[in-house]
Amino acid sequence: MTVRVRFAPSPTGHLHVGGARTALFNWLFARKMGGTFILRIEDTDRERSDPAMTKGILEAMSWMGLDWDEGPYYQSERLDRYRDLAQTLEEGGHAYRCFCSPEQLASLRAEASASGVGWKYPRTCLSLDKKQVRERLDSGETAALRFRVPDGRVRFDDLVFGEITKGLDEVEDFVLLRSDGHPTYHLSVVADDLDMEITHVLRGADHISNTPKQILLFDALEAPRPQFVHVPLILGPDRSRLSKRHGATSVLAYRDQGILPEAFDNLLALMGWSDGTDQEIFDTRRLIEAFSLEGISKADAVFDPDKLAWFNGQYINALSPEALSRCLVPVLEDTGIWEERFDTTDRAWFLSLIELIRPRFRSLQALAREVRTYSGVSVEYEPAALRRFMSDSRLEEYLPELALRLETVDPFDLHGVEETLRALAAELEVKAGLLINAARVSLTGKAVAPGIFDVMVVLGRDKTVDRLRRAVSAL
RNA sequence: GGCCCCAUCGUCUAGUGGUUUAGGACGUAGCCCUCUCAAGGCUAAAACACGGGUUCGACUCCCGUUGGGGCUACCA
Repeated sequence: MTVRVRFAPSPTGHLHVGGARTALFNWLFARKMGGTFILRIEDTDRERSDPAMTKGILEAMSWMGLDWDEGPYYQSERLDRYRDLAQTLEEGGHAYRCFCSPEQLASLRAEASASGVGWKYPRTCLSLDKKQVRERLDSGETAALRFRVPDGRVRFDDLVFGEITKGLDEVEDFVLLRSDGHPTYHLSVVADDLDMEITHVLRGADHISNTPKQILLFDALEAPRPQFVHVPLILGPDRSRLSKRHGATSVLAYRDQGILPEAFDNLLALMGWSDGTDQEIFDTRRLIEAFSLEGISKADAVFDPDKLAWFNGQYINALSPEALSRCLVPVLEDTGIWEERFDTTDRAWFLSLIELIRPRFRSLQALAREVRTYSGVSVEYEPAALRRFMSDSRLEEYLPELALRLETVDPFDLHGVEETLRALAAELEVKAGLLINAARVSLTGKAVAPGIFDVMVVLGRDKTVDRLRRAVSAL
């Protein structure tokens, strides 16, 4: 039997890290097993669904590299199918009409909870006979369709959580079809999982409590149950459900912060899953190889932005310069740095620049900003850097002298520039550090930068000399 | 409140009765490297929630307590 899994977000919000992790696990499992990954949009709630959200979800998944084999299917296009199934259930005696108004039920529920009593639908309409139902329907009254929950106990074996049981006396006769004829979640999910021949329902653990209801539906329909695989939830730093107040939770927000999809996927995969080894870095290929349902844990996990940043730094440094530059160029274009500030389009130069600065940065944005330092025509001096390394008045003579000597160094390479600077320092009887640090501020405007000789070589002779001379006027 | 589920360093986790003075990673601190800052290397502090059992022996099994999460809608 080939594996068929699905990711079924509802377009009522952005794809957040929890949903993304569920999508990733589904995708990994499908790819690992040579199965099929299906994308389904659960948009039966017309009021809250938004096509713009669907667009964002698809965009986020594509960014993460999660390609789907079928879909996206839209539940809003399958309404007739759900109604057919509802009818089947009703005819089979598994469902009945309910004329109680939502308002009425809500107030009853409120009363019950105020007095601290548990509440479930009291089956008011179950006692209605066929004739009464017919009459009220014919007179134009609207009714919801409720599932008639049988007695007993439901049990199922979750592939992560093991055996889970639930007494049916705790489950109320839930609504299948709203009074406007629209299906609810439980009906549409079961119908789709059935029709799409889903073999493994892999979803968030928040659905464990829903599973008994859905199993009841599968059973009533005399359909085979899929395997259930519930994955623990991702929590915010305060261990509560991830929400807006925890900062960025949307996948696209991480993309926009300069996170690489590989790093994002890597972190997500390690939340609630482990291959049992000490390995931390898994590129997508390795992830597929190593992934297994057995490695999924039961405990909820707190999302750690610091570790994401670390992973991102790892990938920024591990990517080939070409691959990294492909990621970086769009960022440079977005921020306008590419067009406005580049006075060279020399590819080899760009790659060597990236190579030089990348160990220092953990996001594409930060890397892009740093590119500006080397590509621009002018230098922006940081006051703190000036104060720290440029306060020595002798620099007024030393810097032009250094520039003069560098003008004639041949070849202008790592060895050449270093020799020149150190020789000058020796002649002047000053520490090389004085010239080195002053040169750093002169060339980059900053107190923090890569090794100064590397910087000189990357900048090239003309820019180096020019910036050294200009710096004197900034003293 | 009721029901369901979970519980190892601050965080992500390894660990499936003895191999454990509980391992790795992030973060934190220190050291090395060094022209600054990173990166890298080394080191340190840091956890089995608690109480009962079971057992020759429990982080590992069982029960309870506590804590946390989920569900409890004509949302999904």
